[in-house]
Amino acid sequence: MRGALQVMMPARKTPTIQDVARHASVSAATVSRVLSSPERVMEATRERVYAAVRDTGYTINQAARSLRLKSARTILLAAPNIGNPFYSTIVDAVIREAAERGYSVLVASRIGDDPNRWLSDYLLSNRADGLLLFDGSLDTNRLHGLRDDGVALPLVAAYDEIPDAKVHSVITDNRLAAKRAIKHLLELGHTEIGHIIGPSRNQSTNERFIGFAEAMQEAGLQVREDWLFPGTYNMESGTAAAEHLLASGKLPTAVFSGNDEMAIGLIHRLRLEGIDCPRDISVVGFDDIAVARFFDPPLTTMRQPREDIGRMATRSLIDIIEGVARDDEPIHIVLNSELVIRESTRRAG
Amino acid sequence: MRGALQVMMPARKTPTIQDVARHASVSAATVSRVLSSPERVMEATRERVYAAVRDTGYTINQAARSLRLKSARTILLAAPNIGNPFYSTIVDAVIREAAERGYSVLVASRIGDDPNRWLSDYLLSNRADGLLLFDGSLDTNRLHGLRDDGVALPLVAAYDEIPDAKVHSVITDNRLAAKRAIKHLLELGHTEIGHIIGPSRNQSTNERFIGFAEAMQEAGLQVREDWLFPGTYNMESGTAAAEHLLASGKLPTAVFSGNDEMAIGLIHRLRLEGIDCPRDISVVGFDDIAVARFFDPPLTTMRQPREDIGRMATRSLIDIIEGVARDDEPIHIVLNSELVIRESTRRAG
DNA sequence: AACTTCAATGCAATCGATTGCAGAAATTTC
DNA sequence: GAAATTTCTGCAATCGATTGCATTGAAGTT
Repeated sequence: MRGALQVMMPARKTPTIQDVARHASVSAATVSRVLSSPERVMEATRERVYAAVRDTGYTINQAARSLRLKSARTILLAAPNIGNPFYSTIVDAVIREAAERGYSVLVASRIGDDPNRWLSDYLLSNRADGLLLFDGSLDTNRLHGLRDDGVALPLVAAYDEIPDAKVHSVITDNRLAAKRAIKHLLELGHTEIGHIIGPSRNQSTNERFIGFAEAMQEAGLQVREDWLFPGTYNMESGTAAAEHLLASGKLPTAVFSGNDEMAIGLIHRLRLEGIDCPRDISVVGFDDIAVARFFDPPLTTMRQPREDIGRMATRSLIDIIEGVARDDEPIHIVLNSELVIRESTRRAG
Repeated sequence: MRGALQVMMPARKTPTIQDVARHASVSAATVSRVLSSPERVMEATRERVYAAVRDTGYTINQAARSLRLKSARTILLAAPNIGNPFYSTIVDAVIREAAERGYSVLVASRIGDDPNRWLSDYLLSNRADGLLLFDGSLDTNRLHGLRDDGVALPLVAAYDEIPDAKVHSVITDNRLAAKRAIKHLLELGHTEIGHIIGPSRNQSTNERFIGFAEAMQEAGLQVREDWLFPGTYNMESGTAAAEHLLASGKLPTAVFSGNDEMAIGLIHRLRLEGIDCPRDISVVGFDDIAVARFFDPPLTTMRQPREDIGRMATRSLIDIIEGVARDDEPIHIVLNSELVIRESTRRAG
């Protein structure tokens, strides 16, 4: 009768399933059953257990549950930079979608200069059941390592395509979208077109660049080297691009920017030199972030369905984790981008 | 000799500490010791264990560890809307700081219309060791409930002050900052000043409003009812504010906006009517988000030290969790905001 | 040589929830 | 009314890591 000795606990601790069981005069097994499959327990018992749960203020110990079930009901989201508004919208969508399926979200931003460190930190340690990867710059071989270990970690690459057909992915048609953006400029009569490129280790960046180059080639136009600028997807690199363009001696009449932020930085910086967008130069952005519509001039841009990317990637990942989708039949979802014409582009000349 | 029977495992599973132990011909206890306090184990043994860890590809099972240690080395971050660039910068800082101390970050965005639901979902379930609250609109009584249960959940309220001196907090001087913003407008000769208010359930919003009202009163100025507009901290509500102001018959000569996003929406919408900022109206924002500097006109705004907020709040929380800081001596850190004068404000008249 | 001391390691209990198996109770069947 | 089902509940093992206590053996002491 150890119970009798414990009547006076000094400090109340978090109640366990045993406490609830004692309270309801049943076994822990029954409490567990009431909580997971109520129909398997007699009504009277069930009610007693519910009451005991309420009385004790019991909440399940997830660590114990995860250990037993070998599942944390948690997904890990890895993105290069959560601070970027583009990603943060996606993160928001992921969290909401995951919550609906009863999953929590661990978020990892890139840390230090060893981008693969956290993989071993988090993933293999049963903290997360799957990985949502929004960062195409990661070493994909390492990712494969994870899978070849005999441990097939559910993984969905989103937004930034991993150059590997065996990896599940939810992406947008970057190349096509870039071509559409250039086509829009061509239709406006522009022939002198520059391009601000994103960080080159991202596959999406490369795709946009290829789309740009292909569209130019198909139109029989020359791509001028010094109208190309490697940026980093933030506004500061937009201003750097402007300075680069200014230094090239002759400005293009239109610029296709790898994302909206660089477009904003570019327009801002050029205006300081009296060069107005769209009067003197047309600019097409990419993403359609929240400010795009409110900027002056409102940005013409390729809208990315960010909410959808987040939602679908999360849904796919959870489907894989739960075995609804088969892991050996790769999911490849390609979402469409949409050209949103506003006022940062206008007819040439 | 069960080992012999298991020579041919069909599917390799994640190795456990037992596997490593077998590999190194030591006990699991020794492996555990090598991993947590290497100096307590003889060098030769230690090396054998390290080798076995490498060979097996062992990674710790966090669920088991958490269960045993009653600590998840994880903090829960709750914010009203991660999608908002203001919060996302903070989140980024939190994640980095937490990572440095060896903690993971679970992120919860507000879900559905029961803002307190996830508290019970996450917090009491041993998923997280502490809560970082970036949302002043939460029912603080409920939070107290958590603490009165005998379970003192480490909690730090950040950015948005919880009106309770007993709760640890890291905030900025919202009221003072608002006064400083108004003072700036007064110095420029403005007397007809409007204010776009944030969501009223946030304490920071109220503080800014009080600062505004006090500054006006001290200057002997009237606060015109129809120059006050309740916004929601997004750009759309900035345009709504503009329409409200337009409908009031007479425009103020200056507006103090509760945050930068509403300021941007406001300026954008007014410009559509031919009302230019700063020519016809001055606008002061709040936060100094990334675009503020690149917007046209570059926004005069009260800069919030967002990185610092995130870092310090995280640091404080972990200190409390680890017992470095005492939970019964509330931490109250107040960070300064800084007036950044750009071009959205100019002399009246 | 016998005894103490101490470092290195192993044993076994523990954390809390889940679940296959089996016993007990209730219900149905003949 | 006894036997056969079916339903409900409990027992006890299990998941993997940690740690107090016990054991071993080597070094040091007299």
